[in-house]
Amino acid sequence: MVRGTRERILEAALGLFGTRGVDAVSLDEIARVVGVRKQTVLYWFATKDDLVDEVLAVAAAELVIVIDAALRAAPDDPLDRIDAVVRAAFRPAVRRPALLGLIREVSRLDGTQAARLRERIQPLVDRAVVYLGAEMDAGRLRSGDPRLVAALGYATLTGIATEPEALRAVGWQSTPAGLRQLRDELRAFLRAALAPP
Amino acid sequence: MVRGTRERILEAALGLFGTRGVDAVSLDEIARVVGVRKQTVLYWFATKDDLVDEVLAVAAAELVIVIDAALRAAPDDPLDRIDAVVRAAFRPAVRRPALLGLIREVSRLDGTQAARLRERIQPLVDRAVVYLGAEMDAGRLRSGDPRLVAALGYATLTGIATEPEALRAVGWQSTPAGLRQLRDELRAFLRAALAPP
DNA sequence: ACGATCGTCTACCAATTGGTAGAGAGATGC
DNA sequence: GCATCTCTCTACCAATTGGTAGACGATCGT
Repeated sequence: MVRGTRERILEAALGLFGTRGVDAVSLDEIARVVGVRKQTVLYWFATKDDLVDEVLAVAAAELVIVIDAALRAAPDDPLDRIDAVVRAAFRPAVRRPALLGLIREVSRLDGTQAARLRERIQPLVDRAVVYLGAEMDAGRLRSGDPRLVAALGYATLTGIATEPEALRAVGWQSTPAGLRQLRDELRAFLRAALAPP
Repeated sequence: MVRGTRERILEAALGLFGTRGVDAVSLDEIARVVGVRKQTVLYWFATKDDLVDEVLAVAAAELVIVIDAALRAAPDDPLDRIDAVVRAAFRPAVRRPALLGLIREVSRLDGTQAARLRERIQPLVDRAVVYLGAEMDAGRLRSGDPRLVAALGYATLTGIATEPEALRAVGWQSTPAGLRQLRDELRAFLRAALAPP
């Protein structure tokens, strides 16, 4: 066995949950993708809820790692730093659209799971809000309520990355060139939205 | 009977589909909300797919009407016109979050339903793209690919309106004052993103 | 060599899913 | 008065859902 069954289940579940929604994906389907019986899934994760929890933990951890790494390597100017986060979040969002899709799925999860995920991402969010506030005060970002501006930036990024249908509606194609263009347009959009007047 | 059963089913289905997803909502649950048996639902809509189709049609029609009306009454400056669309889309988005949620649900629907909905909204999208392109050429909007800019504006609006969890994460509260503030912050955000440099 | 543990399996189960068949109540038309 | 039509209902159904019980072979420590 190249990789443990457990890891393969987590990966398959992340992909399915993220693209089609937790409720719409059955344990049987996950098992089929992994190439195993449903009871094997239930051996590794006692209930579906447990599996959902762990998948959320994996996704959150991956996001935190990617963004943290991008920030550590980024320059000082706030617009450049935001740029770095966009680039960092955009790559996995495209390679694994399920990742951001799953995070977005939280809005329809039951309260306790949503709370647990929020708890995991909270430090990232808090840091971003404090940072935005400080840079606004320093006049290096357009001023506004840093909390809402953070939420709006997040909405733009995840919205565009998780809604292929919206992009199809405007005739966009998912080619390498199209992706680059989309990423650059997104960066220009956020830059303009956040730059001081 | 104040309103026909059929209309009540459509309304209940719109609410449930939009907030929890099509696959996660059963006919039994819709029937329970309406106060009727599942078979009554199946009397008015032969299959669940038929119901989904009609709910999508209703949602799309409502959106088109609201936005059209806002545009007809809006001034000439493109930033003001975009402002008007935001205000128009924001009110129903808040009063009935399911509306935009349902539109967003399209990304996980099967291809034919997604295509049908896209077809219904296409004229709106095409008009928006042409308009953005013209205003960019006239130097009244920041220039870029009008198709992608349209998609990004849409992503920001629907993303922020359909993800209460993201707003909770930054400590936002859904009070009348909070809503007003969110709307104004969204308008400022989009204005900055679209204004010419 | 042998018992214990691990990982996957087959065989079930009750509840729920979308959907069919058809009965019966009420209004309507003639 | 009676047949017809409209609407909602009860009674089912097969398939699928998440989950339990336990058999079976492989691997392991001793």
